[in-house]
Amino acid sequence: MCPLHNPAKRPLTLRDVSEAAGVSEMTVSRVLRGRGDVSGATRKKVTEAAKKLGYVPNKIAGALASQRVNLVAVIIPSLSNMVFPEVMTAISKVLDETPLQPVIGVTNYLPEKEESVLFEMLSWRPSGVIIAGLEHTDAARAMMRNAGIPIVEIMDLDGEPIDAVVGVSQRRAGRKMAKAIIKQGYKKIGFMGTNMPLDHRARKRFEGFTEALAKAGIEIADQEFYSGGSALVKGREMTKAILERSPDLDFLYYSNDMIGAGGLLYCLEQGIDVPGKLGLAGFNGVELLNGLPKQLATMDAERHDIGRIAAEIIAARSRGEDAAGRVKLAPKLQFGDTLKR
Amino acid sequence: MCPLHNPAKRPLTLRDVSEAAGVSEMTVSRVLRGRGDVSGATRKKVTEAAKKLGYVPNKIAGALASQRVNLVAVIIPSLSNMVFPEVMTAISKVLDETPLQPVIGVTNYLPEKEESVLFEMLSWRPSGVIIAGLEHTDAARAMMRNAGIPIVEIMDLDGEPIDAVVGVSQRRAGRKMAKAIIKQGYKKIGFMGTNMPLDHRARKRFEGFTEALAKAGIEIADQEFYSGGSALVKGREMTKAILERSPDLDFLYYSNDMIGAGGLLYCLEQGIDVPGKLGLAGFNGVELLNGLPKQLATMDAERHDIGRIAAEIIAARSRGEDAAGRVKLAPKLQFGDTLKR
DNA sequence: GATAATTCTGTTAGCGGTAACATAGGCGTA
DNA sequence: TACGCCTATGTTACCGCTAACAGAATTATC
Repeated sequence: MCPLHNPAKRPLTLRDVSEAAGVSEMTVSRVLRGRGDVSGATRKKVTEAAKKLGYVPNKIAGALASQRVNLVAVIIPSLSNMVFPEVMTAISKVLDETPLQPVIGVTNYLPEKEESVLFEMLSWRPSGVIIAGLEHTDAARAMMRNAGIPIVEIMDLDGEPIDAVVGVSQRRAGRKMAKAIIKQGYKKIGFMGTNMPLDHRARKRFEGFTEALAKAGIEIADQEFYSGGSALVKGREMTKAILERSPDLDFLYYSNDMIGAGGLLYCLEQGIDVPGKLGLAGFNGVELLNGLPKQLATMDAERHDIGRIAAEIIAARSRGEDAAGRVKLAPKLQFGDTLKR
Repeated sequence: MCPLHNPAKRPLTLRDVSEAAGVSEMTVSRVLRGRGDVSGATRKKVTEAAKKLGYVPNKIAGALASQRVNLVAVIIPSLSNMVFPEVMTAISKVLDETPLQPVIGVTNYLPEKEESVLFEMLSWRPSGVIIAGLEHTDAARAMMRNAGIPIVEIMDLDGEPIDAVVGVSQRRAGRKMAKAIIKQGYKKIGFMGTNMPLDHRARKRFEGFTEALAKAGIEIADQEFYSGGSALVKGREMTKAILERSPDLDFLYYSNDMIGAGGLLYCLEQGIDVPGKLGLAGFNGVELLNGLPKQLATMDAERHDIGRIAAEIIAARSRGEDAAGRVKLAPKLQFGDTLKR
C-alpha cells in the first residue's frame, strides 16, 4: 500500500517514526543512516515504520546537526552550449559513486550573476565547488578562498587558480590550431566568433591564435562576430558575409563547432572545394559534428576528462585525501575532412 | 580589500558579525534579510561588518528555523536532449523574478533513479517540484502526494496528474502529424525512433501516430530503432538502412529532430527529391534545424511555454495564490521544406 | 507633563536532526 | 558470584538561525 496521508498535514519527523517503532529518535536516526550497531530486530521495526509512514528525512536538520552537506556546487556559464551538459554528465557519473551530489548553477556569462549564484550556493555550505573559468570578481574569489572547502576551477588553465584547476590552456589551443593551419600552407585567414567579451576562454583562444599567426608574419585577413540566435544559422550567415566581402580567403577559423558546422553546410551548398580551396576549423569536438556530410576539423577540449577529474578531486578531498592541484590536459587536434594534411 | 581570513578557520556565524557590529544577532539577521525595521545607522554598521568579515549566511540554519526553503526541484530525464536545457532556461527566467531557485536533478530515464533523485530532493524540503512526465513509481507518487508542496508534471498530458500538469498531449501530437502526412497523399510510411521503452513521451507519440494511420487504413511500412550514440549519425545510418531495405517508402517520420536532421542530410546528399519523392518530419522544433539546408518539418512541443507556465504555477502557489491545475498546450505543426503542402 | 503610540533592539525558545557520552543488559571468565 | 567487557539503546546538549514576544527609547497626543 501507499503510505497513509498524515491527517494533521504536519510534516513527519524522526519522533513520529520513533513512536511508531517504539524506540528512541536516536535509534531511528542510526537505522536510517546505517550507522552504529543496531540489532536486526530493531532495525526491521524501524525500517518498516518509516516505510509505512512514508517518512522522508529532513536533510536540513541533519546537515545542521552534523555539519556535513553532501552537495557539490557546479557553476557553469550556460546550458545551451552542449559542452557544459557534457561536463555535467561526466561529473555526475563520478559523484554517483560517492555520497556527493552535484547542484548546478548557471551564470549566463555574467560576472555579477556568477557572484550571486556562488553566494547563494555557498550559503548552503556545500562540500566543494566546481566552477568554470579562472576569471571571477574579487568578491567571488574571496568567498571561495574563505569557504574552507575544495574549489576546482575547470576548462581553462591560463591564470591564477584559487585552489585546484583542471583544464586545457585555451591560449595554447589557439596557437596550436594556428600552427597547424599555417603548416598546411593556408595564408588568408578569416575568423568568426561570438561577440561575448565575457567568454574569456573564447577570447584567449583567439589571442593565442593571432599570436601564433603573427609569429609567422600573418594577420587575420577578415573577421565576423555574432551574438544570440541559433549558432548554426549564424555560422551560415557570417560565412556568407565574410566570403562575399573577402572572396580571396583560403581558411576560416570558427570559435566554436556549431557556427563552424553552419559555415561548412553553407560552403558545401555553394560547391566550394573544401579543404582544397578553403579550409575550415572549429573548436570543441562536439558529438554533433560526426553526422555532418564532411567532418569539420576541430580541437577536442577534453571536456569529458575535465569533468571526471574535477569530480574526482572533490571526492578525494572530501574523503580527507590529498589530490592534485593542477591538472593540465592537452587539447587534441582533429583534422577531419576540412583541413588539408 | 578582500575580507580577512579568519585565523581559527572556524566558519563565521551571525554571532561574529553581531560582535563586530556591536548589536544583537537578531538585528544582524534582520538587516541581512531586509526584514523588520532597523535604523539606518545600525543597518550601515551591520552591512559593513558583514562585508568586512566576508560573512556568508548559513541557509541551512535559516531554513530550519524559518521552515522555509526557497528551492524548486526540477527533475528531468536528461541534459543531452536539448529540449530539457531549453525548458530549464524558461524555468530559470521566471524564477529569477522570485526568491525561488531551481535545483536540477537528472534521472537518465530510469524510474528507480527518478525515485531516488526525488527522495534526495524532497529531503531538502523544497517549495515545489517540477517533474517531467506522468509516469512514476508508486513510491514516487506517494512521496509527492505526501510532500505537501505544489507538484507540476510537465511535457505530457496523457495520464493522471498528481497535482498540476502543463504540457501537450503526446498522443495527439502523433495523431496530428499522421493526419497531416496522410492529407498530403503520402502512403508508404517509415518510422525511426529511440529504442527506449522508458521514454514514455516518444512511445505515446508513436502510438498516436500509428493509431491515426490505422484509421486511414495505413500501416507503418518499415521501422528502425536506435539507442545511444550521436543522434545525428544515427539518423543518417538508420535512414540509409531503411531506404535500402524499403526503397519504395515515400515518407519518413522521426521521433526527434536530431535524427531527422541526420536523415535529411543523408537524403540531400543522395540527391533524393525532398519532399516530392520522399517527405520527412521530426518532432520538437529545436533551434538547430533553422541552420540546415532545408527546414525539416516538425512539431513544436511548446517547451518554452511549458517551462514558463510550470514555474509560474509554483511561484503563484508558493505566494499562497491559487493557480491553474491543468494547462493544455497545442503542439504546432511546422511544414518546413520537407512536407508537401 | 503624563500617557499612548511608534519606532527600534534584545531575549527566549525552538526548528529536526546528530555527536558524544551515559547506561542497561548479556556474556564469559576466574 | 562478582568482575569486567562488549553490544544495544537512551540522554543531553548543541548546530546557526529565526518567530514571537518583550522591553527600551523616542516621538506624538491631549
